[in-house]
Amino acid sequence: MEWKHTLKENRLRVTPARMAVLELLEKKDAPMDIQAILAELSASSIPCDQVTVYRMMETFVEKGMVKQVNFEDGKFRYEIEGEHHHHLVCEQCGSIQAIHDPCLAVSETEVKQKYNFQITRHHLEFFGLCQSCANL
Amino acid sequence: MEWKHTLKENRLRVTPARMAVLELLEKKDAPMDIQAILAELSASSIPCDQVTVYRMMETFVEKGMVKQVNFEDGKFRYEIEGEHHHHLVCEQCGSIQAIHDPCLAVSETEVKQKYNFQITRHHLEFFGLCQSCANL
DNA sequence: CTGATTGCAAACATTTTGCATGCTG
DNA sequence: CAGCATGCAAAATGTTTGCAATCAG
Repeated sequence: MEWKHTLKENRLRVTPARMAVLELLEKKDAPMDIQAILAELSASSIPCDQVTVYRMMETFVEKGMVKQVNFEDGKFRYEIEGEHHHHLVCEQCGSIQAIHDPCLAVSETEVKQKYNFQITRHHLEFFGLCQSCANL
Repeated sequence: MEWKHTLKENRLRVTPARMAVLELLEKKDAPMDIQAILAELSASSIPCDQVTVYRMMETFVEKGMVKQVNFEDGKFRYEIEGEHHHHLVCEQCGSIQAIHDPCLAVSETEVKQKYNFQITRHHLEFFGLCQSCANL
């Protein structure tokens, strides 16, 4: 009902596929790619075409409901737009964890003054080994 | 001759295309995508197939001579591997500028302790408006 | 001369577009 | 019932692979 409301607020129609995808993304705390979303939908017996998922993502990103993120493997992932955060990407197993702490102090003012560049946003990802892979 | 030496060090053969691409990437201070590299080669009348450029990039990245970078537009760019730095990406004109200052203090130790994640590297990109676009 | 490098064709993966059908409001 | 949303087919884009011809060492 949370999402039903959000969809209506954005003048979008409430469909089973849309509800399912939004709930899916919300449950997972890591960005999902199109294939992963499709697999989950299929597992839940919710019929939905690949193209529809692409179109949903486009719509949701436009409306600011979902954020498109981009790691190093040539495809996009999507996550619910929320509080700004960063990611820990395991180079071994590919698992992705969100970290919600600042953990960094980006001096946007300094960049602005030094390079005359007006920053609107930034991306920061950490690559390395997750706990399980480090212990192998 | 700098590059000739580097290629030999890495047991790679010195070919016109390889020399041209390395000099090209060195001259530009921003990462280039495959099409841009091809265009420059073509402009310099150096015959080279697209596939060859992809393969060169793969080889150079493996050898640590070149770094693959990934912004938000679904394709890879390549730059000479050097001192760690970050990028300013203009959302208006797409221009990319490298910034070589730290400008950020990432607490890798804190992340390691808090999330049990062993960081090997990170990516940081700033998106916004470059000087020219901000003045339009 | 030997094997690394290249070119061409074709395959692949991801994402986008066109159009007719169907469902939401 | 009007128009948004979906499915299917097909195209566009970026990247990879197979194989034979070529060039560097």
